[in-house]
Amino acid sequence: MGIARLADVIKEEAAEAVSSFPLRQYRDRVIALDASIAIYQFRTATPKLFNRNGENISHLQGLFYRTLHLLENGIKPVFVFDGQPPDLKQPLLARRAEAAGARRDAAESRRAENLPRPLKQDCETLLSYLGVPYVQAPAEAEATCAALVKSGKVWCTATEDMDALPFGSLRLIRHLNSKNNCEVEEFSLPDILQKLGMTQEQFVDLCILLGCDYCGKIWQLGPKKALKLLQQHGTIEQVLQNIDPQKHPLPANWDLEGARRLFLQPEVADPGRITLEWRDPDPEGLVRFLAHEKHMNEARVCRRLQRWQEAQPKPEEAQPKHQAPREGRKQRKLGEFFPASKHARPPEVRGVRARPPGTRGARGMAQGIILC
DNA sequence: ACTCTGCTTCTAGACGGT
DNA sequence: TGAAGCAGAGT
DNA sequence: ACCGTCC
Repeated sequence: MGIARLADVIKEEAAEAVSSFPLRQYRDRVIALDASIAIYQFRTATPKLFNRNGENISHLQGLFYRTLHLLENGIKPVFVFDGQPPDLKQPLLARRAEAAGARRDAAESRRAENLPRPLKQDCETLLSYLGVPYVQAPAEAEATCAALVKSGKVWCTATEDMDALPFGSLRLIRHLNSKNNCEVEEFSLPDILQKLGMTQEQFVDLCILLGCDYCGKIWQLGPKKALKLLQQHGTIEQVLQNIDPQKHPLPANWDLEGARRLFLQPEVADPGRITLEWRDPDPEGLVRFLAHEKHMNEARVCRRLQRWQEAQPKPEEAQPKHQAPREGRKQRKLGEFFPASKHARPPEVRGVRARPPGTRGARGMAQGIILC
């Protein structure tokens, strides 16, 4: 859900902190993406795509297309997967689950938090074949994205919800879709703080008052009042002493300190122990996995891969490999991607998991690397 | 006038041919 | 699910 | 740019 109306507040009160750039502006930049949100978007996009076995493969198709689009634009993506949601988020998740369950069959109600294991593994396998790194966050993905940005390993976080800002992501971009010539909207956290005249701690307080995932809202305190009162008094505690508690009752079980701690000292993957590595997509592996194993339309997969290959900046040196992007061979080249054996398993490479600090995951073989 | 709430409503991704 | 637009009530 | 289709 993110922070209610935060984007509106920023655009109104700190418009200078928001700019918009063409995608090409981000060439050669490392961008962290919240994998769960992206996958959730693909899964809910209409219509759902089913393969011949009745499995929903919207997420694979979406991830495949969008990632290639990013790569074609010279962007170096890194996907961050959600871990365990914080306890303070449980009430929200429960409400969500209940609402979804009441509305429809509970089967489809699972939100991206805690993606079903096979779904996530499919995505990891796909990313490995695409040569794109991914990171397992211990808790909220946005928090680890922010930590990566702060560490300098990543340029910005790309996400549709604004949580990354209170988590401390110095830059956040939205609307990073696959449309041609899409304009990306960039929020600069330092500029936001400067224009609002706030510290990061005060900004976090603002986000809590606006309404976050971790605790309820104060009745009758909306964006305008919250901002004004905070700028005036500095902290939520001070604000509370200057408003009528009768007219602005606190929600039950309001854990202000807990929410603050989740934003200011979140549990994140240690950027220092993360190695990000990109390599060329593996067309054969992709065809084998997407088309043969997951039964995505083979011609489409091949066509898209071919488009990617033709968009590659040609190395001036003669490429000894099969290539020759000449005209007239387009249709014929499809055959190159077909592996010899139809039922070949994907190579036993998978990003290593990254949980306990003791586990070193960095197997040299991993295609899609990671670890912490 | 301003601001917050609650209600309604619509919409979601990407490709390819036209 | 959310985001956007409108009605209405409280300040 | 629009719109039907993707599986």
